[in-house]
Amino acid sequence: MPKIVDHEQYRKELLAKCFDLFAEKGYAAITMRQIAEGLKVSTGTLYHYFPSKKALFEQFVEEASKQEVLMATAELEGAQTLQERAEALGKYLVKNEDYQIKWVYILVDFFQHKDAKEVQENGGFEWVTEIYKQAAYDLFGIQDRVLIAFILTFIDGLIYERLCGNRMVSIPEQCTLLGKMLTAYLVE
Amino acid sequence: MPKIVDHEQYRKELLAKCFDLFAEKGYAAITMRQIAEGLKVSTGTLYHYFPSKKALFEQFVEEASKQEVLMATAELEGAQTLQERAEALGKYLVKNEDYQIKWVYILVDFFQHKDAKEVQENGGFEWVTEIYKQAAYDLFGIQDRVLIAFILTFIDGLIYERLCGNRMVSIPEQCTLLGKMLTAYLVE
Amino acid sequence: MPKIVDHEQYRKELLAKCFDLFAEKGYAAITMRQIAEGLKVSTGTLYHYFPSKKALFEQFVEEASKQEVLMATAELEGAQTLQERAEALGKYLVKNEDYQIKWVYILVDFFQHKDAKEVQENGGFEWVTEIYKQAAYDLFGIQDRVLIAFILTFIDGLIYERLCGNRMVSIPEQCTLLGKMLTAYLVE
Amino acid sequence: MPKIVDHEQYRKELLAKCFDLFAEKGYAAITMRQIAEGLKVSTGTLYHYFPSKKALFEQFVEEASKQEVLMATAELEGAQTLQERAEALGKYLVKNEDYQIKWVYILVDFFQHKDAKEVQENGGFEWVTEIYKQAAYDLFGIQDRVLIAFILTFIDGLIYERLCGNRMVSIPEQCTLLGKMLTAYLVE
DNA sequence: AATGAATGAGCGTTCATTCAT
DNA sequence: TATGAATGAACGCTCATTCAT
Repeated sequence: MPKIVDHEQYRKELLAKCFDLFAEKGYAAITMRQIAEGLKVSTGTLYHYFPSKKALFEQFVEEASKQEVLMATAELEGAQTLQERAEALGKYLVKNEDYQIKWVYILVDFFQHKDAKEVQENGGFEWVTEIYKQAAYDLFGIQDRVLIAFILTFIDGLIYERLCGNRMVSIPEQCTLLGKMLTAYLVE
Repeated sequence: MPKIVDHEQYRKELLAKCFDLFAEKGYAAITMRQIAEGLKVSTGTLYHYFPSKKALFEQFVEEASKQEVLMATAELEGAQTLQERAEALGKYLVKNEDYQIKWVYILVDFFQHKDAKEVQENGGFEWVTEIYKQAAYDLFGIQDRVLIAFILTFIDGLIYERLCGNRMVSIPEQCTLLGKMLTAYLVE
Repeated sequence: MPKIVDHEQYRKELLAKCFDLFAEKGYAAITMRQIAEGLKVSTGTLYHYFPSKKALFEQFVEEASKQEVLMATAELEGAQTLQERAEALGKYLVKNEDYQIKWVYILVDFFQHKDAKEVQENGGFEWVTEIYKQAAYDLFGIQDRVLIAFILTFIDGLIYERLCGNRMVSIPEQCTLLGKMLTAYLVE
Repeated sequence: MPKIVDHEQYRKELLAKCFDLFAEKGYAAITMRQIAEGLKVSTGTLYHYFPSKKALFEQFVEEASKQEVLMATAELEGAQTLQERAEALGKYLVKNEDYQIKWVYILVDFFQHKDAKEVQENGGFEWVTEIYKQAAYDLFGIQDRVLIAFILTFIDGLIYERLCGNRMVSIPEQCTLLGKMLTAYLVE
């Protein structure tokens, strides 16, 4: 009998530990040695679980997407009025700002390394968007798909601005404004 | 008898030709040889004008930022009502979608390769944001800095969504909605 | 309660299955994993029976040499005249051409990986030659050691030509000629 | 202007120096680093002249084949009777024994790394055989193609026997016997 | 000024071997 | 006994950079 290891579970543990590594250096710039070191395994072990750097990255993005959605949906609950909810969103984003920024780094990297066709073919990650939409619906009680897309787009924009080091955009301030605009638009 | 060349001007010509190269492969993944080929010069020549790959990239981002702002401000003119203006913005973004996406790739790459400190120190690119804000002011006639930040943030979010292959977000549709929300919010 | 296995016999079974593996890829190019797969055991088991890749190869060559001689001597019987015997040899070589070529691959590999000294020291495989000579004596009824060496040398040359893809050399034709030359030489 | 180098000529110089390297370790066992060291260049330079290890080896075999034929044809001249010629051949082979053995190592390696189809397709090296045949014709004054093939086959067998460390086969002795057998066969 | 040959550290990956089970 | 997970040195190859011309 060989060393007893749950191959599949250990693979996922390794993937989970990759987040900061890919976020901070980017796919192309990080080396398999650095990843192995960060994961505290040898390069050989890395290749025992993943056939290539590319495959490791793709499996990682898939796994991280799932986690990201679970995290977000779990945290956004309990606020009452639209305004309260928008501000709760702001607090959530502020609290997780670093994580969100890293996630943007990872996704941008991911999409840059896919050619457009590949993205359209496998559709790949539209289900992520879909789940986000559902979360936005639950949070804001809004059905209008265009309006939900508006909110999500704005959130992404917020994170992107912070990523760019734009300290003039304040997340809570902007979320408060979002709340007001939604209210104004809906009561009209 | 050296070839007579305006060193400074040629340097800028070379930088201008780098856009697609950096956008499509990313800083880490593209090689100096590929850049040299794309620019139709030898690697030796590249190093004659730029001391290193890093320096080339940084000079490129600086130059491209300036161009980006010039382009954007030049194109957004003439619409009358707030609604018309928001929709003009939508048309502009749709027309330049590929360019905008590439620009996001480049900037994300750029910020990823800076450590946070470096970003804050040289402030670096806050003047870009500033110019965008001025452009937004000119376009929408809005003075409120938080509101302007809201609009810019939303625009960045739009481009980011497209970059992620999210075809469910329609730029014109979202811009129309932006116009309505601004109107509703301001008349209130 | 260990599985009951005749260690020594299983070792030989494993060696016997190595023939094609070493012949087709060569010692340096084949990996222990590939060998293990070909033998339908784990690498661990392989190392349980053989201390190293080198040792495995050397034990394999020794075992295969013995088999090779047994095969050859068993098959060459019954022809009467010198001419008939030479032609019987031709038929045998044609029938086993692939095997013979593989055997050349293996032996060349083996001798290449020994430095000259090692070959002379352990004498290593001269007994193989010796057995071949005895077989040639039995087959052709020739005592002259130089003449027997001539015949064996020629046979090796035949196989080597085929290995090199030289389709212009026909084994039966050449064996017929060998018969004629031997006859002419001996009757003289 | 770059460093002035005749790319093509230097490439051939490098190939010429590869002989012992490939002969002594074999294609699969020798590393590009070892080759670079043996050639006194860096690995980078090696890859500047050859796109891959495989390509280097194939170019090397092609170049070495040409040299081999030139060498052999140049040296075999001047003997008078058939017997004298056979013995001249013996002397030549003895003198070049090491080289011939190395050449066998290289060719066997080469053919092992080609699949059978590839060998038949490009025919590849039949022209080598052809030139050898011409040389044998010139040396022995023999037209019969089967007989020439016999002689060449025997020569290859001789070299192969020596490669295998078979010291009981004496090249001059065997060549003398070859002369006698040819004479006996032809006068008959 | 401009070229591209040369370098060698470092990349993604493989492999003989070890060892916990 | 038998397994296959784990290791890390070493592989083929690439790359930013230097420098003779």
